Order: sequence, then C-alpha cells, then structure tokens
Amino acid sequence: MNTNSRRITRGVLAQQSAVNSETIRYYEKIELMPHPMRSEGGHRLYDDEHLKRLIFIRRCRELGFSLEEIKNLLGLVDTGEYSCDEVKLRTEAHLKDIQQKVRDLKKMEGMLKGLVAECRNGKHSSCPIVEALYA
Amino acid sequence: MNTNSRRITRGVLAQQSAVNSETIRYYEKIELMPHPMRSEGGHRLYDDEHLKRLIFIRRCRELGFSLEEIKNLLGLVDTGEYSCDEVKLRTEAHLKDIQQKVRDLKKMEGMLKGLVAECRNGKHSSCPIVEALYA
DNA sequence: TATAAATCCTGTAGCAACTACAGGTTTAAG
DNA sequence: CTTAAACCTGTAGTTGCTACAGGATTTATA
Repeated sequence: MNTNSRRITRGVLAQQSAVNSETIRYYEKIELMPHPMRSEGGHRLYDDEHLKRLIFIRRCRELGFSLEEIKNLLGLVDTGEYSCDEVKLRTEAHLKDIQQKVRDLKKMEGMLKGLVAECRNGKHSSCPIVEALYA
Repeated sequence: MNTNSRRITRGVLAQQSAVNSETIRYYEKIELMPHPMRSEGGHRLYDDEHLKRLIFIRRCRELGFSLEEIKNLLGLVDTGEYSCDEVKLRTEAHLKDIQQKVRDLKKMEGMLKGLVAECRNGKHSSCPIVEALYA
C-alpha cells in the first residue's frame, strides 16, 4: 500500500481535517502531533497517519475532551497496547463531567427563566432582575 | 444612614462576597469594580456599595454571564436610568446562549453514551471507541 | 524563464477569567 | 515593640486556540 507516500502541506491537512492550520502548528508545539518531515525549504510535509491522528483529535474535541485528556488517550493508542477497559473508563469519567455541566447549565437556565418570568408579570415598577441580583 | 461609613479591607470583602481576593484586584484592573479609597499606608478600603456590586457580579457569573456582559449590565445600572426592557432583553439573549450550550452538551452526552454502550456489548475484540474515533 | 501570488516559516502577543507567585510594606495583636 | 498576618505591586502561568509581523519558499501564470 502506497497511500502513505502521499505528502500534503499544512494547508491541505487543515482542509482535510477541518482543523485550523495555525492550530495544527500549535498541536505540534504542545507535542500532541508529532513533528512531520520537512521539504528542502523547510515546509512541513504530512502523511495519512497525521491526518488520521488529527481527525481523532478533532472528534475528541467535539466530544468535549480536553487536550490533556486527548493526550492521554493518544498515549494509550500510541503504545498499541491500550486496553478497552481503560479507554472505556476514561470515556465514562468524561461523560460524568459532561452530565455535571448539563446539570449546572440547567440550573442556570431555570433561574434565568424565573427572572425573565417575573418581568413578564409587569407587577414591578423598576426592574426585578436588577433587584433580585443587586439587592 | 451611616452604613456607608463601614470600611472593610480586601480580605474581608472577599469573605463577605465569596469572591477570591485576587479576583477583586483583577476586577478593579479591568474596570469592573471602581478604585476604592486607600488607607494612609496604601491599603484598599471598601464600603457597602462595593460589597453590593461585587455580590451582583458573583451572582451574574453564577448565572453564566461573561464579564463583558456584566460590565454592560452594570453600565445600565450605573446610569440609574436602565430600562427593565433592556435588562430583560439581555437576560433573554443570555438564556438562549445557555440553552444552546445545553443542547450541545446533550449531543455530546448522547454520542459518548453510544460509544460506552458499544463497549458493554463486548462484541468487539479491540476497542470500539478508538475504532470509531480513530478510523 | 521571470515574476507575481499564494502559501509557508518563526516567534510572539492576544483572547477569557482568573490564579499564583516573589519580594517588599503596612497593619493588628500580643 | 516585636512579630505575624494581611496587604502592596507587577508579572507569569493556566487552556485552547487565533492573529499578527516580517520574511522565505513554492506554485501558477505570462
């Protein structure tokens, strides 16, 4: 298989991965992406492995994983000896974080709705929102 | 009324407002809190107005308002001529933001649950989470 | 082939919203 | 009067990027 022989520039990698090209440079700097090979003139040249890895990172980001969490996950994957249990545990832990965030936001939502609802009643002369918060 | 004559230090303000004392200094720097008077030796001295304002800021933060949004709200309140409609509009706009965040997180939650569920089935030899994301 | 345009290079600075020092001064308690 | 606690300033670190500036290289067009 010679799919690996395809070399792409940073701009193309950015397009194909849907990750900003400056972000790619940033991921390299923080050691999330490996240093790619360079052209004679010093331009970065990527291959399909880089693309796969970067898409993995993007998907994890979309699922709300932090870069640190992703680094850890990739650390497991990089060894090739990751256990499914380990990955599952981390995913579940992350799921709990997300669920907590949802609860927190729902609470905010409820309170904001309460404030807005008081306004609609129009019973108060001045602003009940300000009064509730600034009192 | 001489409640205003009570002068408190930054540490006490921090306790009574439940805002970190370093954060108070930060809020002053970004002009969210006004410069308080100083003691002869240069220590900050606050009064009840500062306390009220800081508690307002904290409550808004707890409701997810950004510092910029809070600055705007306080701008309205500071003039004293804020209209209830204006405050209500901003609160509703913010509520929409929160609701969008909840939707986004719920989507994440659904996907994470899906990934974890595949693991529980135990049908796959390697890790289905990694496979789903790294493929 | 020459030139122009597009892309790339590096390093640094900025964003939100804090937090945490270091190294020194003031205040309060004993 | 001493000492400990709290304060002072300014700066740097955090997360996850994004946006320059001022060049070098690569690619496309004439």
